[in-house]
Amino acid sequence: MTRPEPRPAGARPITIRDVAREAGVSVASASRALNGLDSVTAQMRERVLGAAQHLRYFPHTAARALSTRRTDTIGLVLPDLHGEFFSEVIRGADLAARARGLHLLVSTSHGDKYEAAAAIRSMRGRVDGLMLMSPYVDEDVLADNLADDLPTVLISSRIEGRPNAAFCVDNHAGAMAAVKHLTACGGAVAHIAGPANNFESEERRRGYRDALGGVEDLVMQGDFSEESGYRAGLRLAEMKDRPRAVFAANDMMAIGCLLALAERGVRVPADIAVAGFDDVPVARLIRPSLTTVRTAIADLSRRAAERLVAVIAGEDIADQLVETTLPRLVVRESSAGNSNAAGNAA
Amino acid sequence: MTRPEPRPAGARPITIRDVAREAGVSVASASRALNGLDSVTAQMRERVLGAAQHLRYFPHTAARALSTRRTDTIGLVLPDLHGEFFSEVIRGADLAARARGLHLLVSTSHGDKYEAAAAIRSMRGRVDGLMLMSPYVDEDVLADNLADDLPTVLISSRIEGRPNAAFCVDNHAGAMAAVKHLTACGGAVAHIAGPANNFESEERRRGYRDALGGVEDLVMQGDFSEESGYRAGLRLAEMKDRPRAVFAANDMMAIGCLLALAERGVRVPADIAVAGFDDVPVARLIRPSLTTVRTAIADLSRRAAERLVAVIAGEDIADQLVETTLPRLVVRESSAGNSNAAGNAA
DNA sequence: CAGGTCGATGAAACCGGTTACATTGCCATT
DNA sequence: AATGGCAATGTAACCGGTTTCATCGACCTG
Repeated sequence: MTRPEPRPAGARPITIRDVAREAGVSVASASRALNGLDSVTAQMRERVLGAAQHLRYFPHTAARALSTRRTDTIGLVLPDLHGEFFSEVIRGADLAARARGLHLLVSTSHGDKYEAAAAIRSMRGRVDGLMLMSPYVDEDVLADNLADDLPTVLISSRIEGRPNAAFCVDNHAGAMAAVKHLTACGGAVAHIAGPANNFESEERRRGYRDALGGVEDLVMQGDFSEESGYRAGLRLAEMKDRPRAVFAANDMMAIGCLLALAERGVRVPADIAVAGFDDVPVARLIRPSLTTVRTAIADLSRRAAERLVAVIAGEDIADQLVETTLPRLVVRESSAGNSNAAGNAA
Repeated sequence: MTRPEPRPAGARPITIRDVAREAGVSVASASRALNGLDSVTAQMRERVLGAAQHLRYFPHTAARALSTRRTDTIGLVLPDLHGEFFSEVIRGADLAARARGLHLLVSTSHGDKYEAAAAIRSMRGRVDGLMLMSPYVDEDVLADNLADDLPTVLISSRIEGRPNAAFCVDNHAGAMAAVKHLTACGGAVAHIAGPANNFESEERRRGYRDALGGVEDLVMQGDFSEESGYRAGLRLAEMKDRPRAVFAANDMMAIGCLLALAERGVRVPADIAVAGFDDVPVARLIRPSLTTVRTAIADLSRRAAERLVAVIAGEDIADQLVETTLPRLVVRESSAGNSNAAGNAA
């Protein structure tokens, strides 16, 4: 068989009707042959497949989606794409999707809940189901834009009044475990907080406060970026009455903080102990390696995707709507000496 | 206006005909009003939008895509999703897509060119154009599966005999610059190679060889994973006649190598200098910080996405088909002392 | 007031697949 | 030989939008 000629760009696209005509059969038969239904003869299948290959035919997914009401795609809406955290989220979702032959549509809301709403709106007809990570505390906009007939699973988010499945991390318990570990140094513990109006930020801060018996030693405002952690680190380095430890609401801020401290000659953990949250892959690579709270990010999104597939398939998951994971404290060099056992957060 | 009732799951989805009926107008008018065409009266628009909101109507993207032949989505097919490198690729593409109000569909071929072909095939009708990163040296399978009418831009790939735009990094020049820098140490330079049958691996290895005047001091086989770099590092640590430097074909292998060397008490750069390729974000965070070749990954994929948009728009780009970037050597602690100037790769 | 112009609206075709239902032809059964 | 059953195939409706074209009515003009 000779290789088919590439058609010139701009030519009318090849449709299944072209294939049917070329093979001398009806479009129905062509469709059946192409989809491998067993009610076609081997001869018919061969003719259709031959014609399809000869014409370089590729089915039009939108047309198929319209008539079958399936897209074989699941959507993932994230607040941002920057950094390892979201990379891990995507990887986990991809793993689960791929294992079931599904595609992954990634979309971001770039920290804006209205953009998140727009992203969600445009998912109808594009995906069979949606994974949504939306840490915005004020969730009304989202609830108003979630199509009722689009299966949805939430990750580290809460939208009240909707019966959606959700996968969460116990941010409060994780933060408490980290801060309690840091208090073993015997001094004040500062906190680099995440962005305001962010559900996870707030929970971690609450854990910090509760671990200190309800009082906050020192809170510096951050926004989950390495840069904001760096600024906090500079401030710490310059303080004369410096806290004995600092708990950052995520790893990237902790890392920024480490860089600032190193730059100013403040020793970690000798002068100040540092801990983060998430256990992104860099945490164990940086020096000193970072004590943090492991949330098994990729695993969380993988499980969320699997649950989503179940919801799409119509399985009844009423008895397992919300699944909360207890994260685990991982003690590394940045706080070594305080405790040599990496215990559970519980 | 009262908040609309959520419909029970499983109910028939709301279509534009429902909206038209509710508003008492034709579907044509409903469509025009919803899409903001200017040939409808303000009163008409108000009635239609009101009905849409009341019914919680969301347009079905596949249906729209079918009739308009546009999806407002661009596809990105990557060989893998693991690690910061691909995270950066995705981020750059997302940046450009979002700036134009486009969606991003991410798909992976998981290192298998047949899976890559399958991914490409299924893109027809799902996206308006495709960004393809396919480092597989044997590219026939891909060429056979690229729909002729789907605009495509290649990233760090080459598919001969197709008039596709392509964005590449001059891997050969970058590798040569790194290795020449390492030879300043005055000893043998080993190489941790990337996976076989990979275009970028081969080019970097060729650069390594040419920098040494055509002879390879020592080549260890890797596969771009941190783990394979770690194994190479262990081997190096145990050699009695150890090379003076090692050039890894990417950063993750270099980092694995650094970890193994540190574990075995081999000092970097005092005992052996190390360099990588890519300049992933971790490279500057790890200690010793990693000398590497900066490819501005996110920038590359951003520009590729912008070029793709131009191709989709039908712009003539015949005069700028292939764009090759000259990467820049970034000297950091892992090879400090050999040279204190970070020069261009040229 | 007749005739023409123009802007708003509606009816129906179309995008490219899938599939319910009708039809055909072949074979076994009586 | 007539009948029934069944498997293979074809016809046409349908999915949910957009868009062409026709229609309608208001307004302007001479």
